[in-house]
Amino acid sequence: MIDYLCNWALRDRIKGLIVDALLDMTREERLPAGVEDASFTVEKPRDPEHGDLASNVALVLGSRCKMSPREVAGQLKDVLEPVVRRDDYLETVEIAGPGFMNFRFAERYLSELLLSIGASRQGYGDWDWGEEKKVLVEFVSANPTGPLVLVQARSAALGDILCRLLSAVGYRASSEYYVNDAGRQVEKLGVSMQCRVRELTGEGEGSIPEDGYPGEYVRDLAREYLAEHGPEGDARRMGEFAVERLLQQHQDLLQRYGVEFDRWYRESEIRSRGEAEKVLEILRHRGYAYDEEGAVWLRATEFGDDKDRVLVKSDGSYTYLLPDLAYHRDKLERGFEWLIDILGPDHHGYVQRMRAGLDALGYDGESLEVVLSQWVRLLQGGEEISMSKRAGTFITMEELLEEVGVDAARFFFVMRSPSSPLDFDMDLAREQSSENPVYYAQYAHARICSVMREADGGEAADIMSRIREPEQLAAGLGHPSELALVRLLGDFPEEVLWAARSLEPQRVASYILDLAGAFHVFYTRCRILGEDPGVSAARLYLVDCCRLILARALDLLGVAAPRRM
RNA sequence: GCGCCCGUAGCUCAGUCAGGAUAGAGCAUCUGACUUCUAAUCAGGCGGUCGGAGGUUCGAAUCCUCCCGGGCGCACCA
Repeated sequence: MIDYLCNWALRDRIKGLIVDALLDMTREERLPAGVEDASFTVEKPRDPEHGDLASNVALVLGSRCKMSPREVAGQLKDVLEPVVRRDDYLETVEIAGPGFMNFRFAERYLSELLLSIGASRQGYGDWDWGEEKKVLVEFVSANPTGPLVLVQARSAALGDILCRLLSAVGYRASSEYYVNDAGRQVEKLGVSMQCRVRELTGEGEGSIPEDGYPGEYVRDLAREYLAEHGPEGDARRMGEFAVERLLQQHQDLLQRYGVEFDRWYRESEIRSRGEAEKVLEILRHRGYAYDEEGAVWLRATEFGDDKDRVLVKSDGSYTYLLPDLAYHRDKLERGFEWLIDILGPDHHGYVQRMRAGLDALGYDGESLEVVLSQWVRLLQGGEEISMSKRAGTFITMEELLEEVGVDAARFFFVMRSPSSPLDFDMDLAREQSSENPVYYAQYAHARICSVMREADGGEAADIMSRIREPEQLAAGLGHPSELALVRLLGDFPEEVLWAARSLEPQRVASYILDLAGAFHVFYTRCRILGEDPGVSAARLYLVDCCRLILARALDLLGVAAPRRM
């Protein structure tokens, strides 16, 4: 339930009116019984000429009633028209095209909508849809063995924004970063560290192993290690040192990026508590783990995976899967009902086996939902910047942020569907013009703030309190660009809900651009200050609502809403 | 070979999950609009076999089948 007015609520209202009309008509035997159960839609038509909300009910019922859709629509209209006329929020119902029924909002509704936004303030667009269910979003979870790269920057933006969205629609959303501080990769990092330390102390060339970490940052870390601990210590200790340093860097960087994790969950915690062994025990007990060729296998094929998976290697060490499975079990044991993992594109083969593992443990694998974030290509001067680590030309997340800033990075990363590969245009992201979507949107906000500063009372003026009655707004507003803007404001709640439910933050980004566009059009067409006092007051109220929603929408993306630019 | 993602205007992409009316936006290009609240803006023109072929439907970019192109996976790596 929501306590504010929005276009979504009107959709329900219209749906109800149509069902009532259908029931009346079947009672009068004008339509065959049961038609009121038909699934029809009430949606915003693409073309605004077709009204504010349109229903396909007559097209759906046409063949069932053995009538042409337009005939059904005609009969429905006869019943609906008087109802619509009595309705405060609706103006007209019309039949159009092949049999669509087009509804138009009454001015009264648009005025009350604005008042409702003014009354709800930052809460406008929030829902209780998630029913306080606990959802855990795990993202980035990069190995602490090297700098964060672009695809992780994308995941970070995505995960953080999903948390914000899920909270907005009524979930209790938590964010976690799983730190692989205990696996084989960390050992390799230690060996690479040792090589670099020896190199620095002149103890030999110490060539980095084939599967080690040749990056320059390891040399830096080795230097730091020497400065703090001298040449003492084995590879293990050096590895731990490097991991802690890198982890600290990641934490700092993500914080600068506006991404807060509720918890950094270390694999070593899982291991030291014996969670992996517990999982093995449960799996054996349930008959889904078996020994073969010296290894312990998960019977993943029982649960739809392509092949069985190794949990414990023949040398006795664990695969990545086992502790990670223990971690996911731990999430469920902590009462999270919905687990969302954001993974890179190279991990999609992993989804099946994790779900299979959860099923094998007696949980519902379906409670795990994976968002695969696709690759990021960097473009500069129209050319792709090669991402070769070997050639040393790859750009880290940190470098990207230095280049384009947090706002542009976050916005660009969620402008596209996570499942689409992203071409990140660095030149565009740096551009301070309308071509840059981030600036276009932020400029709309700054422009409104500028008007408020000019307005009587200055920036602190309480515009909202000047208008109390819908009539005041109805009298002051009327220009098509004003009405279009109000309607768009009324779309905000459903955009938030859909973006959260379908885990598609790009909807919010695209809404922001639409809203900014509608505002700029209005701004060009209509003068706000210095008009008739009633008109000025109403327009100020309108742009204040617009400012409120722009700010809230940008906030959902973690992007700043500047007051001046 | 199997699995996942992508294919829509010259370029970058919305729209596909939830089928609807004449397929949208930005960029590029061309033409216009600042004595007035920020021109970091707005208006208009040009531009399409929605990768292809079948099928389902009153109606398909959207659903189903097959095919073609591009990317990525298919480890006792993570």
